Parts: sequence; C-alpha cells; structure tokens
Amino acid sequence: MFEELFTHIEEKVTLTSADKEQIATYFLPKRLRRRQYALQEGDVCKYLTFVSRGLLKSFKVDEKGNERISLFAWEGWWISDFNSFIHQEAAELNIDAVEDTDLLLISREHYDKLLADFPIMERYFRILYQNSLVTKDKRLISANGDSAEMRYMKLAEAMPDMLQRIPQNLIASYLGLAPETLSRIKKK
Amino acid sequence: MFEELFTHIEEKVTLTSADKEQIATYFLPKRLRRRQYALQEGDVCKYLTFVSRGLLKSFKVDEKGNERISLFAWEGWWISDFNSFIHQEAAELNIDAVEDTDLLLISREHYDKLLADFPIMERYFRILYQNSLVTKDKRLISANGDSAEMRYMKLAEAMPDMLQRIPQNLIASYLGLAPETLSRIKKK
DNA sequence: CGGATCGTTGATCAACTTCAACGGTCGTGG
DNA sequence: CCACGACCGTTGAAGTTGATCAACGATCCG
Repeated sequence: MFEELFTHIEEKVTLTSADKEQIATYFLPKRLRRRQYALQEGDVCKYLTFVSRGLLKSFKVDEKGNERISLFAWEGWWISDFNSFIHQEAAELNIDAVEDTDLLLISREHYDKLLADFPIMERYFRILYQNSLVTKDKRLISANGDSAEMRYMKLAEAMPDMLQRIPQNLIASYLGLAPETLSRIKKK
Repeated sequence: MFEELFTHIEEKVTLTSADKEQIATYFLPKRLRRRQYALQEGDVCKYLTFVSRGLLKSFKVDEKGNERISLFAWEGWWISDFNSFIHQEAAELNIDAVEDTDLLLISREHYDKLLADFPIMERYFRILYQNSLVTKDKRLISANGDSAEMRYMKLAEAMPDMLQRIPQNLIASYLGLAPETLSRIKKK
C-alpha cells in the first residue's frame, strides 16, 4: 500500500528508511468500491488523497445536472478539493471511484505536521505542485481556444494511457465536450 | 524595489532582516518599457520573474496569428514560462510588458540555491504554488463548459481590479473570447 | 492633422450542442 | 442459463452559441 507512495516520492526527493517508517504513520489507508464517494459537494474536504491503486475522478455538477470532470487520478496521483482542503471550507467538487480503489489519506492537521517535521516533504510538495502547474497551464491554454479536435489530439499525445483506461463519455466530459462530439471526432 | 517582494513573501512566511538582506542578493532588478519582451517564444526562460511595479502578460500565438493570453501579472505576482524555466527547454510562451514595469529576476541556478539555503523559501514557494493551483483549477473548470457570459461574470467576481486596469481586448483573449463577443456581453 | 489603437455594431457562418433513436455489451436476478 | 435492464457508443437532424468579416466612431499621441 505504501510502496506506491514512496516510489512516487522518491522520484523527486530521497528518504531514509527511518523517514519512511515515520511518514507512513501520518497516513490513513482506505479502500473504496466502484461508484463510492471519496468526497461530496458541500462537505469539507478532510483529506489530501494519494491513489495507490485504482482510479478516481473529481467533478462538478452544473446547472443542467451534467458532471463536469476536472481531474482523473490513478496510481501515483494525488487528488482532493484543494480549496476546501486548504481553507477547510465546503467543497465545490465531488470525488468518486471509477474503479475499486486503494487510497492513502492525510488530514489537514497531519499534512501541516508532516511539512513541519520533514523539510524534505516541503520540498517534495513544492516540486509536485510546480509540475502540476506546468500541466494545468497547458490544459488551460488548450481549453481556451483550441478546437474540440485539437483538444482531443493534444490529450491523446500527452496522456495516451488515459484513453485506454477511461470510458469515452468521461473523457468527453474532461475535455469539456458532448459525448456525441467526441464520438464524431474519433471517426476520423 | 524589494519592498514589494518582501511584503508579499511575508504574507506567507516570516523572515528575519538578515534573511532579507541575503535573499535580495539572489535577485536581479530589471526595468521594462511598455511593449518590451521579457521572454520570446523559442528562447529558454532564464528567469523566474517577480513584478514589483507594472503589468506583464504571458501569451501564445496560435496558427491564425492571434495572441492567446494565459496570465496577467502585476504588483506582487510571479510570472514565467514555468515549463521552460524548470526544464531549461525552449519556451512556448511570450511574455511582454503591458505597462512600464519593474521586475526582480531570479535565475534557475539562484532559484535552486535559494531553496537549498533557505528552507523557509521552500515553504514559501510550496504555499505560493498551492494557492496558484486552486485558482488555476477554477479557471480550468470554468473554461471547460461555462458559457462566455458566465466566464466573464466569474472573472468580474474573482478579479474586479483586473477589469479596471486591463484593456478589454486583452481580457477577451484571456477569457478565450473574440473581442466582439466580450463587447456584446458587456452591453447587458 | 494623420495614424494607430480600441471598442462597437451588424450580418453571415461554422462549430458544437441538443434531442431523439438505435445497437451492442455486460451484469444481475428470476 | 436466459432475459431484461443499464450503460455506452453511434448516428442523424435541428438548434444555438460564439467566431469571423467588414465597417465605423472615438480617443490618444506623435
């Protein structure tokens, strides 16, 4: 369960095995079945979540009742309603399991403690967020002006594995498209 | 020149005056005239940039020759082509001055050194990026599915000062809209 | 004064959504 | 074990939103 986590952390910083033993104690393992919620709109997002197995999606429900997916997270990804987690306000996002999933949860309190106790983790998260900003920037530019077809092609280029694993209607939502539009694009 | 920087940093972490004196030496002041480039597409982004006075925009030029603006940065904001800065690859973005501007530049080398020498700055940037992710997430969700009018209204809500300061055609580009469309929206 | 820049307005057009219907596949309960 | 319903992708037709093209007025600045 923790193997995935430390593998991922050690891609960015190095930890002693004493560190790892300690750090593991800050996390709470949890298992979700397909379709089960990790977070519901309106609740406070209590945990920052690391996915060690499986697949989650975060989404917002719009006025018309459509899910609008903002992120998928599978093995090695972190997910949460960041705004809610940081400020401990009501969440705007929902997060649920697309597949049966194993998670490692860290509470806001433990997160703060982790960062205070292990400067190396401060560094880890700084690097994680830094990288995250790069990819979000690209998505944002693409969303703001690329055609539907272009958006799909860029995604296929950047994350080919995602298309393998995730149902097409969810991909459409992630790209901000109607499922029918994506279907027509793929015909070419 | 540095006052703005330290004010901004001390909103998130506390520094001793000895720290400040030291930290200032990692930065290079620079002044830009209106329309002058801070970064051109194809060059490597050598500096992470803090704006102490004035206004910059970052943008990409698309196939049709239109500027597509991804970010504005004024007093108290950081800006760069992050991807280029971190990986020292050719930049995809352009950054130029919308107004006469005073900058503080930090090179990749000094940035690494700063983070290594001052753990508190590791923390500062972690928090900065963390906050940045929250706002980018919101923009991304809005870009992926909100109507033009909704996008404008959310912006007016979130950053009213931006509308005061920045010409309307640049706002349109930032929102991913044609200038004509934004003009029509505002008529209501 | 003359040119550049910016916002506005009208008319047309293209891209994408919406609505509706259909076929295939999978899982579950009778 | 089969049948039914749920879910998913596909296709067609019609409708909407926003982009594009073109022209014009206002303002600012050299």
